[in-house]
Amino acid sequence: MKPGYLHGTDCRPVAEILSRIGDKWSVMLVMELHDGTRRFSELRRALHGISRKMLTTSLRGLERDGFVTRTVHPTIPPKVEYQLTDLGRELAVPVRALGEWALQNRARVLVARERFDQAAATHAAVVEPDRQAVR
Amino acid sequence: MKPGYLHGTDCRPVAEILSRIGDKWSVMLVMELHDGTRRFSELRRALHGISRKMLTTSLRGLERDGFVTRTVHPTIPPKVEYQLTDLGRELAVPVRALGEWALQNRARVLVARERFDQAAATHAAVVEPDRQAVR
DNA sequence: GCGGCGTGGTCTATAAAAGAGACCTGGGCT
DNA sequence: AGCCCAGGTCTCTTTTATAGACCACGCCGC
Repeated sequence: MKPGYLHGTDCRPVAEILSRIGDKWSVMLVMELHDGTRRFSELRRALHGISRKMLTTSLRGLERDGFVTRTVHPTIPPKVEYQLTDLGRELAVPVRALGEWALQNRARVLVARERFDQAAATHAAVVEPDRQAVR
Repeated sequence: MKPGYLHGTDCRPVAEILSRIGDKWSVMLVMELHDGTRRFSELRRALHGISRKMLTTSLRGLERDGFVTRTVHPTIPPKVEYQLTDLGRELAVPVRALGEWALQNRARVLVARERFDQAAATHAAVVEPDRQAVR
């Protein structure tokens, strides 16, 4: 076996962490919170397309893993503020790099997808169905 | 609304890309392929814990999005090689940063989780069940 | 000759996660 | 009184992730 980066180590422990910090909502929440403290409704407006359920779940996960603090102010209406922790600010470095990369390169990815999908469609039309398995 | 990073833009387009590049198996595959061309079985051995199904699916997704090339050598036994593309090498920069961060900080995350879970358990034991909703 | 092993997958069934949005309490405003 | 806001919870549905059996075929050891 070639000595590679992971080199045969059990990946599941680190995979578990990656599931959290690579999650799309987590990436966007960390990016938004990097700009300062935010309330629940502010985050909801910032992340167009996220449901209340997913916002709560994602924030809860980030809080659980130590990236975010949640501060409830005993006011009416209720005021809850979310903020990055020290660990969260450290995480923000690679997370923002990833998010920025996604924003800046989205078009190139979509072009590649289209090419791939067209090639696959062309290939499907040419090859007998029972031979398609041999890609 | 506070002017934040995302500032009310529809997040779903970039979320879609983030789903791909933030996916735990994608992160680990890109990290491994950054060290050089690999065969399917080599990747399988490098990523302990991944099933054949997930390896195929993840590689296919990375190929589709233009991060990876797949080269079939007409040999027996079959030899298929995977390699990062230019786009893939560019992506490797933030992806490796994220993966490295996960490896180096996993312990801190786990500690935070334990603390949170203990605090939650303690809180649950103290509060009347019907009041737990008010966190 | 036969069985086991390797290659690189596909496929089916199951489990888990992601997600939508109705609903909740209570106060402020019209 | 009705509508809006805050910050969620909850139930149900959809989607994704996952395990591992199975495939063809050649090589190798017995």
